[in-house]
Amino acid sequence: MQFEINPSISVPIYRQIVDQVQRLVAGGGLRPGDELPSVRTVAALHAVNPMTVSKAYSLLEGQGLLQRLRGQGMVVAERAPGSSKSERLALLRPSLQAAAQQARQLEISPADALAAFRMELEGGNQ
Amino acid sequence: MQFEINPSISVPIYRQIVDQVQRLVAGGGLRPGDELPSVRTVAALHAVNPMTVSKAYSLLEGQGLLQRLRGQGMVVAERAPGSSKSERLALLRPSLQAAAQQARQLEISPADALAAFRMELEGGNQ
Amino acid sequence: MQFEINPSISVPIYRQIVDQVQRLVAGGGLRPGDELPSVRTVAALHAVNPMTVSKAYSLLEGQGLLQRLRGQGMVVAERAPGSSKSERLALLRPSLQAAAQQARQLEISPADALAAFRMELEGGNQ
Amino acid sequence: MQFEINPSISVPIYRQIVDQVQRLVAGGGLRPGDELPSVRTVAALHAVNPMTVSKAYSLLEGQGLLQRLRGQGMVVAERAPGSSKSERLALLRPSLQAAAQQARQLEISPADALAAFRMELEGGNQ
DNA sequence: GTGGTCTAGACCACA
DNA sequence: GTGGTCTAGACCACC
Repeated sequence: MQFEINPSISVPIYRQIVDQVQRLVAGGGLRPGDELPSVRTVAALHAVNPMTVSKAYSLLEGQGLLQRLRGQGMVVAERAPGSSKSERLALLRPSLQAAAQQARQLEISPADALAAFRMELEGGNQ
Repeated sequence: MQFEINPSISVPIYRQIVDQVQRLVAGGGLRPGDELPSVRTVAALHAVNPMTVSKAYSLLEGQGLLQRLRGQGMVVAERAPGSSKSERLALLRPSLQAAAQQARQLEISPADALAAFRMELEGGNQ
Repeated sequence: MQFEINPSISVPIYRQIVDQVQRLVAGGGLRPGDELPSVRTVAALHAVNPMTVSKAYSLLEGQGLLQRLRGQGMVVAERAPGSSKSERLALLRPSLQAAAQQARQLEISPADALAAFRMELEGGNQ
Repeated sequence: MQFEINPSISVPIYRQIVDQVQRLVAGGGLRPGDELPSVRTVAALHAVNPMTVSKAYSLLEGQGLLQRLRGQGMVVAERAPGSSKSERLALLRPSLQAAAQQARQLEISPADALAAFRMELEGGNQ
């Protein structure tokens, strides 16, 4: 398990972590019982403050997605959702709406926008 | 000319305005000499603080995209860019990359993601 | 509006704030639209770090009880619950259960425990 | 002798054990010479780490409430207190004060709060 | 080893 | 003026 953190974009780091865990749990990339990397590990790997990671984990615990195992770290909660295909598509929609709005304002044709999106989907770094 | 403003998302309102004007100018939806709606109009229509609109216009003026015509409001600057197709695609790319990353984490297949994007491109409110 | 914060007990300060707001909203002491004291005010009054107060407010915003009015502070959310009598009693029950368990273990008779509780209810500092 | 342990609440498990023994000794439920369940028994029964139980017992031994009898486990110390009625009420008071404060914030009348407390005192699991 | 809490102080963003 | 984010570093609690 590895997070993709980009400190240069405006989305707060803790939000990037929260969002990724939410999507990974919804998509099945993280399943109930799976352990998450420790706060200190993530902090060291990405050179961020442990508190920033801790804040993300606490928020996810508050949402019921993660559980704290006293003294041994965080795991994906047993009763964690794991969403249906339509629910997952609903989670993706806001991003697609924003991109579509931008394409229209930029006067980029649907065909060109779709072609560019296909490239990102196929060529993207996993 | 009408802005699409959504006060509930986290993107600051002034930024939503700035981004839209930039894209409309790049795409040709706004051409040199075109007038922009007055600060008061925008503020009243979207129930936002006039200072917020004014700040957005000032930023765009600072970038050289808008010009303040005394007593007449803001117009698109004469020397305003208007970008090539590849430049416009480059402006769209970050959004597509983000959406593609999210689709992968949600375990949504490229085909499904593309279909959903096509719907947004076609059905979206102009 | 004034919080009761006791830094000497083990309940974290931010939790004390969260709990109080939850109860005040449920009980009607805080109604939709009411403004909360600013982070800095609370921090100064109780000599705690602003971040501690901010953390509490953020959690409450995440729960939907508070709303952030950009640039002007936090208010009780319009769609905030405001609970029925039985819901409020349900919120009180855990404390009563804990107290009852302790009374039994201390071999304090129900009559004595009730008398002591009555004193606290009547004489308590508002 | 049986402990009531609730791993889901925030009170640390070892503290739940320590508190209960203290109250049982104060109340007379545990008398000098009484044996306590073995670390293994408690750990197995409540699915907690034996080290956690052991830590609680060690703390109580340090307080002089328990004594380690070689090969026989822990027993209540001979010189163990056993408190007067007013002392026991004093031990209960903090819980009652907290409950009373919560009732006020929840706008629950003293009569309703007392009635709910009476139910807990009578109906509670011994 | 794990996470939790708090501080002091800096800097940003918004109105 | 408002809240948000992050850091560095300390100390605690649990296993």
